[in-house]
This record gives sequence, structure tokens and C-alpha cells, in this order.
Amino acid sequence: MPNNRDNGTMDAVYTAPGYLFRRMQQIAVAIFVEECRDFDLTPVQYAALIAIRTHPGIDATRLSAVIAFDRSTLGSVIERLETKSYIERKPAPEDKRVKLLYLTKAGSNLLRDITPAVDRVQSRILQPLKPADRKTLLTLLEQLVDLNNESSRVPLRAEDALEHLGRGS
Amino acid sequence: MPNNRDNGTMDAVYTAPGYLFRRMQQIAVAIFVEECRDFDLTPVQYAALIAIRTHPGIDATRLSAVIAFDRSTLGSVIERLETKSYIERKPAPEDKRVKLLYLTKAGSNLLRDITPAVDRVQSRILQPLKPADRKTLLTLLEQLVDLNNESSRVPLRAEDALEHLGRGS
DNA sequence: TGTTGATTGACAGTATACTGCCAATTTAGC
DNA sequence: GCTAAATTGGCAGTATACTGTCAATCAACA
Repeated sequence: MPNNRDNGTMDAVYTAPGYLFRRMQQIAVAIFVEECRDFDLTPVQYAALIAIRTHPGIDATRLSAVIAFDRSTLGSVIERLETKSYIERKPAPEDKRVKLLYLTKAGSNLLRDITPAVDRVQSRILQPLKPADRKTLLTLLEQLVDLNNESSRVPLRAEDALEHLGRGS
Repeated sequence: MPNNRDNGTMDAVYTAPGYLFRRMQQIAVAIFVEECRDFDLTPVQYAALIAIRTHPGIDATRLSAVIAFDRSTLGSVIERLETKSYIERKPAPEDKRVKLLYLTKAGSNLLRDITPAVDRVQSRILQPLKPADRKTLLTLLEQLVDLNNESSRVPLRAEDALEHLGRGS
């Protein structure tokens, strides 16, 4: 078999940034699931909980902007978090359309308990690299995500949450 | 509002590798969809087609190993590709369990036509970075995916396809 | 003030991803 | 050769993601 190495077009797939980012995302999720098996929480649910803790009383639309997750997807995420009693959804008195999100005590406790596991996740993802390379990759990755923000379907708008808080206070 | 900058825990989310890889994957998919709007093809379907072209007569299980996609997921991907007549599924004569995958003429033509768009996708993903940084990031990313291969739910096994070909020839 | 336009949350539909489970089939061990 | 274990593809169930659409509601403007 002389053509073991000339899989040709497959190499183009294996070295394409799009393919590599997909693989890394899958790997990161797999590590998260493994480390957090004891807690009934997914990566997206974790990010949502952190954002709600940081911005108590945020609504779903603003939450989606703050963590850059799709608003439609977030609907079911919020529903699951509410079913598990980690958050509460209260109608806003001054606007009958919006529902304000608050962390419950159970949600707060969960975040406290899961933090060490999540720290291990982030550490394990980059672990195979040399420390200097980890730093380099992370810096470039942050830059790239930021510079590509507008190419995303749901660009990150961290300020929107403050706008919202400005209303109430 | 004095605490604009101390969103504290959100910064931990924004700089976490897991979060950044998720964002980059979403961005990469968004760019793919935009560039390939004229073609009825998703990133996963594209990778599957390339792999089938490279390994004609591969079966679903080996295909999942060659592109490192989940076998269950791949079932519906293959079904969609077959519905769109880009591939054919033929029963293997020597093993009644397996169904062999082949690219059709339409699939072949599609790959030929879509290639420039896919090249633009890969180029656009890294475009915001300086050329030297693109190379650095890509190299580190390739290393990281390779070193984390076993942490993936479906590790890449490029050789399995050759094993399979060894049977028939 | 009354209508238009925007916003919010909900829903339907499609496409990954992953976990399990299952039947048919093949292979391995005895 | 016969049974047990492994393989293959399919299916059900859950969880992202994204596209649309829709009704209720609010805001802005004529």
C-alpha cells in the first residue's frame, strides 16, 4: 500500500482551522462532562448561572448578549435551570413582556461547589501544552474571538447588561 | 455605577479556554454558513463528503473514526447526504451488517464547486490575526487537538480506514 | 391619541452531539 | 459446530445551536 501518507484531501481537513476548532470544542465539552459528572450541569448552563449571579434580575435577551449564546437556545437552557430550581423567573413589574432571572440558594450553592471542578476543566484543556505555549495560545485565542465578534451570529455585548441595570437603579 | 469593570466572575468565563473554543466554533460555523449559502451543505456534511471521496466504500463506523465525529450523529448526517443524492449506500456483499458509502457524480461535482468557498472560510477565520500569529495559533491548535485526542469521546483514528481498505484488496 | 414599529418570550423546524439501548450479524473461544 | 462476545447500524432521549415566525406588549412618532 504505497499511498498511506497521501490521503491528500483529508490532510486539508485535519489542518483547517474550522475543523480544529470543532474538535477542540468537542474535547473541551468531553472534559467538562467528565469532571462535572457529579453535578447535573452542562457548560452552557454553567456560563448562564455565572452570568445570572453576576447580573441578578437580568432578562433572557440581555443574558444571551452577555454570554453570546443564541436567544432561542437560551430559552430551553433557562427552562432546564428553572426546573432544577437553580434559578427563579419573576415577571418584571414595569414591563409585562420580560421575565427577570435570579439565582436561588440552591443555584448559589451549586456554583460554590462546582467551581473546583470547572477550574480543573480549564486547566486540563491546555495541560498537554508547555506553559509558555498555553499562554501564547490563550492570548491569540482571546484576540481572535474578540476580533471575530461581529462575525458571530450572537456578538458579545457585555455592556448591555449594565444598560439594563441602569434602568432599575 | 462604580462597578462597571469588576464583573469579576464573568471575566473568568470570558478568558476560560472552554468558553473561547465554544465561541470560535460558533464563529467558524457562522462564517461557513455565510460563505456556502449557495450550496446546501453544513461543515460536518462537507467533512463527511471529503472523507468518503478519500475512502470510497468506507462504512459508517470507520467514517466516524476518520473524521472523529460521533457515530450516532453521523447516522443522520449520512441519511441527509443520501437524501440529497450526494452519496450512495450499498450493502456490503461479504458482511450483511455494513453499508458501504460512495460519492455520487452530484456529490463529486458539489465538492468541486464548493472548494473555493470553503477555502475562503478557512482563510476568513484567522484573517483578523497577523500572518505570523495565524501560523503560531494554527500550529499550537494542531498540537493541542492531537495531544488531547484521547480525551475526545470519538478519538481520531485515521488508520482504521486503511485497515478497512486492506480487507478488500 | 392612535397607529406603526420595535422588543420580548415562546414556539416550530432543522442540524449537530452525545448517551444509551437494541436486533441482526459476525467472529472468537471452546 | 455451538455458544458467547463483539460489531454494525438504527433508534430513543437529551442538550445545544440557529432560522424563522408569532402574539403580546411597549415605545415613538405623527
